[in-house]
Amino acid sequence: MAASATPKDRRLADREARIVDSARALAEAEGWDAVTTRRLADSIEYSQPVLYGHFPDGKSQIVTAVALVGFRELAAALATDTQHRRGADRLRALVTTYLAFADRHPATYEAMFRLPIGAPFAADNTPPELSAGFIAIVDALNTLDPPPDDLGTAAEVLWGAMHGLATLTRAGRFRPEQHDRRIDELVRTFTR
Amino acid sequence: MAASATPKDRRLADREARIVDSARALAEAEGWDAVTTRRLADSIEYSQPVLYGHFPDGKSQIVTAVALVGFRELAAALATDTQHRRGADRLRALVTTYLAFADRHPATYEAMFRLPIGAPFAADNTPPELSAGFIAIVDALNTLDPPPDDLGTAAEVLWGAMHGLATLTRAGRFRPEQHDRRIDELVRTFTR
DNA sequence: CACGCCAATCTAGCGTTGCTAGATTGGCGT
DNA sequence: ACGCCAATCTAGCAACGCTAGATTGGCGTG
Repeated sequence: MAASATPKDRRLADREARIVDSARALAEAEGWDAVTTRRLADSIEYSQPVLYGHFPDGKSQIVTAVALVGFRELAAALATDTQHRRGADRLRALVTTYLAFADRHPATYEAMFRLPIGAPFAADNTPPELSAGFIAIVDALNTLDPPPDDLGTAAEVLWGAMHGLATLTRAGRFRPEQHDRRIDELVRTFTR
Repeated sequence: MAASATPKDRRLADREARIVDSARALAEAEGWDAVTTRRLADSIEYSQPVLYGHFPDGKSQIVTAVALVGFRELAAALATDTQHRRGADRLRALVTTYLAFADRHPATYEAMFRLPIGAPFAADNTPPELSAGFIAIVDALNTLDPPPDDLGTAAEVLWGAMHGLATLTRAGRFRPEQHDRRIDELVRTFTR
């Protein structure tokens, strides 16, 4: 009675993915306020209650699903863009990729930090989607010479700094023309 | 026809302040979702349309008003807590006060960065409430030996780092017991 | 002192939201 | 060919932000 029913299960999984994809696309195109259960139901060509069959907790759970996809993508991007470098170079690549992700997928990034998941990055029970990104940061810091004394704490602070730059940039609180200079400054404070 | 009508104007100003205070108190007690125009109207003992007499743009404008009060308070706290120190000491006081403010007034802090005001911290047309806080950061960095080369950019990055720590802490993404260690790490990266 | 006007305020309601109970459909096993 | 059960839809609830139009109350004027 273990693995079974591939035909129907596949259809369900497909539809669930379409819900998440539609939510993300709609949010990126018009913002999260435009993502209503009615429009979402329309875009997958089902009625509203179908959404609740997949996500009993409703809209917030759909946002969380988008966030998890985002964490997966971000972790993958950080890993591939940093793996062949070391030291300050690697750190700069990390920061650049992180800020570029937040800039290119603002609604997804917003979902990732709308406080859906309550787990610390560096805890044992953290979902792998989150800890993978954290590990990319730790790994980058670990190629510095010398590496930080307290690697985990340094990684938390670096994540915080990147997150702060990302959100304040998005909120229009920074001078846009200084964007690269801020990356320089951040890399320098962590290497020097 | 200039300054006039103190009796009625005072009553209006008082009521406006009560609206803002109620909104802030309600948000701190139960979160911004609990701040509805109906509850707000109840708590000032008027009907909903009165709110729109004071704030034609409705709820978003009330949130903005709370945010401005918050920026004023934060700037004042940063100034008084740092003014008698220099160097790393001053930087630590700055960071500690900043994070304490965000921790003690989470809803107010949230309002301050819900993207209501579109102006950069370091622009000429920035409201004084915002630039005062930025100046406190610049002043603190300026007592370092040596001060950063690009003071404005360094201040932006430091604000970003503090903001990131504040929001990720609030979102439960950090290990709580490492809070002081993160402050140490942040101060060290900017002084060393 | 009575009147009438105007500003301040309230009542009532519109459209939209997230969410759900109960009716309805459709396909599969007997 | 029938009946059942799961999947899906229709229709509606309560709460939201916001506003048009009715209602009140206090002040200046005759």
